[in-house]
Amino acid sequence: MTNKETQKNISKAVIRRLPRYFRYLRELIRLDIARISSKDLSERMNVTASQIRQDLNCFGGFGQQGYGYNVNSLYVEISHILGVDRNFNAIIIGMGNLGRALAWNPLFEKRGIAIKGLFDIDKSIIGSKINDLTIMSLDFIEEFLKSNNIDIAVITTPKSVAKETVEMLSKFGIKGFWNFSNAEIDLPNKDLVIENVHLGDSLMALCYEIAKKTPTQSVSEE
Amino acid sequence: MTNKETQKNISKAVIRRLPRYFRYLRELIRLDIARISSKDLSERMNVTASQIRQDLNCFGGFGQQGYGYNVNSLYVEISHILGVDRNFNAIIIGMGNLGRALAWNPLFEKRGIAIKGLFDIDKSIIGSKINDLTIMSLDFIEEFLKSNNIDIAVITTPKSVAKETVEMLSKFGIKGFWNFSNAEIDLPNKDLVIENVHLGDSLMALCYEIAKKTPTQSVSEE
DNA sequence: TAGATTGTTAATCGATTAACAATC
DNA sequence: TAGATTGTTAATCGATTAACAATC
Repeated sequence: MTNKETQKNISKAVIRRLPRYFRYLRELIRLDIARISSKDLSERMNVTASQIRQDLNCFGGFGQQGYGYNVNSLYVEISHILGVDRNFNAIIIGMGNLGRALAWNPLFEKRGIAIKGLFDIDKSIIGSKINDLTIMSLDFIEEFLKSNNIDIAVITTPKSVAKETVEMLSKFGIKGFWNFSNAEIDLPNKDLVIENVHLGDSLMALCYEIAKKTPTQSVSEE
Repeated sequence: MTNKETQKNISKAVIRRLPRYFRYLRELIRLDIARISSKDLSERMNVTASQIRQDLNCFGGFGQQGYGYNVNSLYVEISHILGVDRNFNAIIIGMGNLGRALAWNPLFEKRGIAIKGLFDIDKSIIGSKINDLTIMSLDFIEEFLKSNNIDIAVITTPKSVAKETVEMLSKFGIKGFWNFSNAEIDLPNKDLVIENVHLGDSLMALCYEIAKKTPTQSVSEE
């Protein structure tokens, strides 16, 4: 009954909502809730039931009329759609503060992603260990990638070298990039995918909202 | 000519684009470009000229027919809209790896935000210094907030305590939250604003795209 | 069977793009 | 003035919501 392989034109908006479904389903499992209707879920998630049904139906008829959705099997389906069951492998390029923080972050493991290598160009930190992994010189990246099947490169380099780093890694076969550098990177070819985090933009969106709430009296207490 | 204070119903989509305009304008300034048309900018940014004109016009008539936009004054306007000229103050709650990485991050300074305090509950790190600031005990937060005018709290606590932390801080008058904990926090009142980062969702959106490109053959090389 | 709830079509709403008159 | 380009209205496109027949 599922047409998960038929997913033609799933809109960006739907995809952005999937991880949230994933998180709520995980929570329902934790709460030992075996079954849920779109209405019940919609109240928990603060969206419309209609949207939930529409979203899920992009990928297949996961529900059952008169019953709702089986929480566990829906979780499995969405995990599959999101690739959580794929055991993707990742490397981190740029072991500054952010790179190090990500290396420790349980996020990857929780999403079924294994961090397989850490790279930098700074000789003073190459060789040191983070969480069982040794920071390697970027000079060895080509060699490393020949013997390791890496799906995702986390880009935590300075902005100035982010573009060339992505180009280099894509030449060595990496297809997925999680970009924390503030650079706008246009991808050299269409097989590649990049997810830009742009923390600065997020922070500014927050500042906009705060500024809007507290009209103009400039708060400079220097 | 500007009606910046008349900004009634600016859509979320427009607001999300503002930081990107901000970044491009900064770049134009760096390149010593004094004036730009919506068409030229649209080509650089890969959006339509129409969208640029629509977006900017939400906030005021910043351009001039036959001429285009003055880069510098447009930058000043957008900076103002985004509150970059407000000198907001921030604190970071939770000095784990991510909290520490953010404390070092030049992001805040670049957006005109000063980090004024770092807090944790772990006695083993309280008192240690990061980037000129001493990590303080969360027990002293109320006192601290009485004598410091803080606009933004960066939430890098564990998920389990994020909600109560936000509630506590909002009682002490903090209005803006930049939330890195994976928790979904519904705000206790309407004056507050929260910006959720959800790194895990971003990572999964990337995984979805990668999974979609490399059909199902499960890559488990354990 | 009757009740519940989905899957799905149709209606509405909002956002993007196109077009062009206004104007520098 | 003529050319360029905005501000803004109208047209299009896409996404969300409502409604309901299908069905468990």
